[in-house]
Amino acid sequence: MKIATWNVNSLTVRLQQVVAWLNSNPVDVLCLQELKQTDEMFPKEVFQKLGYHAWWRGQKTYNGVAIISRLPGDEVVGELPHLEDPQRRFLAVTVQGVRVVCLYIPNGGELDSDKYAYKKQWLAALFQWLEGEYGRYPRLVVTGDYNIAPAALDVHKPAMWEATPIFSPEMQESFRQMLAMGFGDCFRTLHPQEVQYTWWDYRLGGFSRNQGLRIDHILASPAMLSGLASCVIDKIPRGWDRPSDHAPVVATFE
DNA sequence: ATGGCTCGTGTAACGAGA
Repeated sequence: MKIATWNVNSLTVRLQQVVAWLNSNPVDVLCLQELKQTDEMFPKEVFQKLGYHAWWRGQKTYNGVAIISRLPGDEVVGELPHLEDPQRRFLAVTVQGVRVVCLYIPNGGELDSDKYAYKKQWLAALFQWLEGEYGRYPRLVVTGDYNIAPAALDVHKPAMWEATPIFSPEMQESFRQMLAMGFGDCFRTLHPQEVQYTWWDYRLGGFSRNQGLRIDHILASPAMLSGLASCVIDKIPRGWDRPSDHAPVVATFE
């Protein structure tokens, strides 16, 4: 099973790129973040024609997540329990016994902001929910835009980013907490030393200078990790015209 | 030293992103 995640920064703008990418990368499951469109706008017919089922949680202007899958799915959950959250950032679906989770973890603004407090509150609710899922679903894959760089290797300028909610020591610890739960970071597991990013700033020629961050992740439970055959960050769409600032990440499980 | 781009909204700038 091939599972991918991609923050598209507006599905309205990026739809043709998503279709083009799927045509050359026919993954089984694709998790999308930052749809930036209402539920009525979601192009379900486009994905149906490509042979995909789809589930989505949208809202006006910001956020929004979707999961599309070749095989049917069930046990759909569209919000985190115990968190009153008007922002659409969470979606989970079970496909062929694999529990797939699509996350758009809050950015966090500045360290002293309400947005950072919200990010921490959101993560606490996520961890609480994941503890339950972990026991319930041996085959569990948690994908998405984490807005957390796990280690210095994943950050172009670690000292600068340490002063932000993307790479603060506290957020590095949060990521380690997820690994301590038993999850493996698919990319880092297969490529312990490689410097590869999933996001590059639109400004400053971030992509051409390869100044970026690795903040989009696929985490897998031990039962899934034992079958992990590859994990690739696909930089090609980042070089297209009007690209998303994020690259897709693809994990293949045997 | 600052902001440098790309979104949506709505039709001008502005907030948000990371």
